[in-house]
Amino acid sequence: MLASVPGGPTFKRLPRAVREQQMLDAAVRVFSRRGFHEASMDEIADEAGISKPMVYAYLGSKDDLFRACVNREGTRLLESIVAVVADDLPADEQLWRGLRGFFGFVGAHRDGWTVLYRQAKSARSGQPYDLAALRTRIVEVVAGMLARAVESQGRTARDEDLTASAYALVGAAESIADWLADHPEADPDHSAARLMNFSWLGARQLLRGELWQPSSA
Amino acid sequence: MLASVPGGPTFKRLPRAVREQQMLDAAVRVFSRRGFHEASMDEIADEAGISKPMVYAYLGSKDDLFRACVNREGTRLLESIVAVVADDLPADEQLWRGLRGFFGFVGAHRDGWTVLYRQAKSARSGQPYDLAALRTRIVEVVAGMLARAVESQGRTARDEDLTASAYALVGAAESIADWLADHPEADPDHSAARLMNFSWLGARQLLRGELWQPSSA
DNA sequence: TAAATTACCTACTGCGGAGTAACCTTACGC
DNA sequence: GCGTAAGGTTACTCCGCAGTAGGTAATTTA
Repeated sequence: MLASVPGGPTFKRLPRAVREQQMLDAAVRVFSRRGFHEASMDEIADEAGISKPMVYAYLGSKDDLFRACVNREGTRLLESIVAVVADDLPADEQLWRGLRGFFGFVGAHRDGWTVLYRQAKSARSGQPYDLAALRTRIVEVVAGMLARAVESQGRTARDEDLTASAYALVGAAESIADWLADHPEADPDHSAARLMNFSWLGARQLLRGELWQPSSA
Repeated sequence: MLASVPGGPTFKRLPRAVREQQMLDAAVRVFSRRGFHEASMDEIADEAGISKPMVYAYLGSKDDLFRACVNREGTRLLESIVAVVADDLPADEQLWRGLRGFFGFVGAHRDGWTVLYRQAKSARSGQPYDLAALRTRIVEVVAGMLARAVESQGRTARDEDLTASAYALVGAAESIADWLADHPEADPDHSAARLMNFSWLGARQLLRGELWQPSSA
């Protein structure tokens, strides 16, 4: 019946694999603009152009669905970074590439980024691929990068200090990415360059052993 | 009846102003550990040692209550920063004091911070004192700080670049604060110093007009 | 000390939305 | 060309939880 409506888009029966991706696409969009709890399964089903029971049949409960979204987008994000960071490059080049990869992903998948970042704490913790874990992994990657940079300068740094710097860097990147997500006209590479300037110059100073000292303490 | 139970804490009738603060304290704790939607009014009332209708009588709907929490904690946070940043200080000192104030707040009001930061996007936007606005205000304060710093060096910078740097800085601070919120043993001042090192050295380089250049582009 | 006010409770209602039962229909293997 | 699995739907149930109706007991005020 539906398929016979002349003007409208002909909704054909599609294989599961295709529908699943459409549902995930729809879910990411809806979660992105509503947040986990405000999003209703009806709206997601509607956005996907399918009825609700199909979503349950293919992707399971709402939690499952959300996790599937996070999983897919998180994997893509990590992939965008890891794919471009080659281990044998100098630290600044690694950082630069990592940032470009990161902002590139955000620019190209704003909804996915929004789900990962803004709806981060909605899902129960402890689940496979929860967001804290993803974030921690990224922080670790960055911390490792910094560690190698320090080492290549023949210096040493305490682990906590490296971790803290990594947190700062990741946080700064997230913050700019968040801004980027709301500014479609902005150029991701430009954002990457700005952050690179801000962070790398500071990091380089630290690598040289410089420290800022409070003048009043 | 309740008041006559011998062993337990005697729940007396308390004036509205006192109860309201207790309710807000309880709400902040519950919102902090559950998030907006997972938190139930029953649990909040319970945590406050009072019955649900009292919460409605004093603080209004769940949205109202959440907003009241954000309002109180947000005001406190902004106050912690603004109170210590004197306009006539040199930029690095201002930044240092601002960071100390900020991390001091986070260390002392972890629950409040968690509500402000992690549950940021739960409430509907457009409300008075929504969190985006608070954040924007802080970013503006920081951007202004940077602008004065640049000016004092006899240099100029484009507005967007300053704003971007401010975003990066605020994001970095938030990220570290987030870590701090989960590590009660950590010293807030220590975190402030670490971030100061990381960011100020970089900012100083930028102020001098240095730039990082990609070697491969 | 009676009246009015304030503090506080138990016990409900109503609804939005997650999840399901039961039932069609198109495709394709044989 | 027919049986059956896969794709799809409508129309429910059921429950958690926001919000309330309608009351009682302690305090203050006159």
